[in-house]
Amino acid sequence: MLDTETLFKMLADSTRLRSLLLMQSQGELCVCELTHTLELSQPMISRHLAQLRDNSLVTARREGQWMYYRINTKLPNWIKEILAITLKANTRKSPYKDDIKRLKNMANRPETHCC
Amino acid sequence: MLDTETLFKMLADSTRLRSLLLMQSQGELCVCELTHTLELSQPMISRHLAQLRDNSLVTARREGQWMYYRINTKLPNWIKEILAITLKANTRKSPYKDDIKRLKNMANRPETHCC
DNA sequence: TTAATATATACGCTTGACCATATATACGTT
DNA sequence: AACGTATATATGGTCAAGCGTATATATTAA
Repeated sequence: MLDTETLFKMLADSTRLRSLLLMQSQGELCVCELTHTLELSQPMISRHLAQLRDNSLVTARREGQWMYYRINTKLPNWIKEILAITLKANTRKSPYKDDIKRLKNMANRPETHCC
Repeated sequence: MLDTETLFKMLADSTRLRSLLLMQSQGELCVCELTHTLELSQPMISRHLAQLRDNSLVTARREGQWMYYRINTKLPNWIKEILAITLKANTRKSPYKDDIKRLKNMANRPETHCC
C-alpha cells in the first residue's frame, strides 16, 4: 500500500498533480477529458494515470469505450485531507484554475452519470 | 516563492521528508544531530537542507560552530497544515518513529536554548 | 598561526523519471 | 470482418536528481 514518500512523489509531478486536483474538484473524469483539459498527449495522460492507479491514489472503471478515473475513495483520511487542503489552496491559482475552466468549457464531453 | 509542485518535490525525497518531520516534531536541529539521527553522511544532509532552505521550507541560523535549521515559521498555513497532518499520520511508523527515538537517545547533543 | 570541529560546496558518476513516437489492445458500429 | 475511436503500453532518447568523495569555508581553541 501507498507509503508516504511515494504519495509525495505522485504529487510532485505537474501532470499528476493537475489531474488529481481536477478529479478532486470535478469528480470522475475520463482520459479524453483530461487530455483535452490539460492540453497534453493521450499517452502522457495514460501513463501518469497508470502510475496513480498503481499506487492506489485513483481507481478506474470502464464504461463503453471510456475509462473513468476518480480519486480512490478508500484512501486513508489523512491523505484525503492533504488532497482537500491542496485543492482549496490552489483552485484560484494557475494552472489549476485554468484547468477547471477548460474542462467546463469543453465541447462534446462524454455524457456520464445520466439517462 | 514556493509553488505547489516544488513543495511536493521537496517532500518526495526520503532524506528531506525525514528531516522535515523530525524538525516538525522536535523543533530546531543542527546538522550534526540530523547526520547522527538519520545515519547519513554530513554532505548528504547539508545538500538536502540547502534545498529545503532554497525553497524556503526551512530557515537556518548559526550559533557558534553549529547551524540550526527549523521549519520556516512564515510558511503559508495550508503548508503548515500539510506538515502537521503528515507528521501526525506517520510518527508511529518506520522510519520516522525510529528517527525520533535515535535523536532522543543521542549522546552529546549540542546544548541549545540554554545558559 | 595552527589545528580541530562543524558545515557547505564542487566534481564526476549513475540511475531513474519523463517524454515523444510508434504500436497494441479494447470497444462500438457498420 | 473492417473500420473508427478511446485507451494502454513498449521503445529509445534525454535530462535532472541523487550519491560518494574530495575539498573549501567558518568558527573555536590552543
